[in-house]
Amino acid sequence: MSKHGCSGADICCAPLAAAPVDVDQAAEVAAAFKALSDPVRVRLLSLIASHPGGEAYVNNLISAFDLTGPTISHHLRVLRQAGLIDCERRGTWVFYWVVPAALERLSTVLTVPARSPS
Amino acid sequence: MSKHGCSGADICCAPLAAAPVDVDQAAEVAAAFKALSDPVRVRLLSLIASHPGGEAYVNNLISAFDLTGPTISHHLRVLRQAGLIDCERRGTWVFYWVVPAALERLSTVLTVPARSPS
DNA sequence: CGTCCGTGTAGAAGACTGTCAATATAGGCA
DNA sequence: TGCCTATATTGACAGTCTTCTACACGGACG
Repeated sequence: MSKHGCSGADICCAPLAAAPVDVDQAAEVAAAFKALSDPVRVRLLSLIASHPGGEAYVNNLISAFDLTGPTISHHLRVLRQAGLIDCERRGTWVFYWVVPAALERLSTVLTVPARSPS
Repeated sequence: MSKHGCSGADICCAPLAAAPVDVDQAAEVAAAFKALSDPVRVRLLSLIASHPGGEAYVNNLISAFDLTGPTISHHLRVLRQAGLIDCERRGTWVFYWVVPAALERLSTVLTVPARSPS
């Protein structure tokens, strides 16, 4: 799920402010941030990440919103394709959890390095 | 330019993974990330941030892309309304620079706190 | 084996976004 | 004053995104 078509899964860790990013890096970073550009997905990620045990199952997530199941399913897929979360089926339920490394990569990208005093 | 209608300018610093964000916080965070969800804007931000002196003027930015002036102007406005950059006119040219605090807030939001070993 | 429940997929409507050409504004300079 | 350069605004078009309803899949359980 992280070697093939899943854009945004392996982002270079250099901060944006350190040096001009090239076109490919910019596309990857933008794709990852696009996954976080919707309030529902931000809340989903936060709900999953802060869930006791670090996992949440879908029905639990759906009931936190005033949206239909397919809509939540769509947003979960966007987050998963961006490499920010992953999931596993256990019997009837599907459990989701965050991929900490992906969040930390994005966090690093936004870091502002101490500016050299030119 | 950063107190009034500019949504996304003052984001709560708590990491998403620490506790479930409320609806308003999620909207603010998502709005900020939406500004970073386009490859052109990611490159613009990186170009401005890594420019010698921390400032860049528009013509310099336009010539880095295969896009028209109005398009770059549009993207700069999106970044500015998100509070990520700010600008000032000096004679004929307009200079842009990044707002480090805004980037650092977003970076903190993506931090994954050490999970309590429940 | 059949039914129910949880989850995902398909297709469509409406809103939003990125881009451009054309035009406007604002400042320097002759 | 009048022109030229630099930047922003407007309006339009094509593409994408969010959301829904309707339906399909897959496991549990009687």
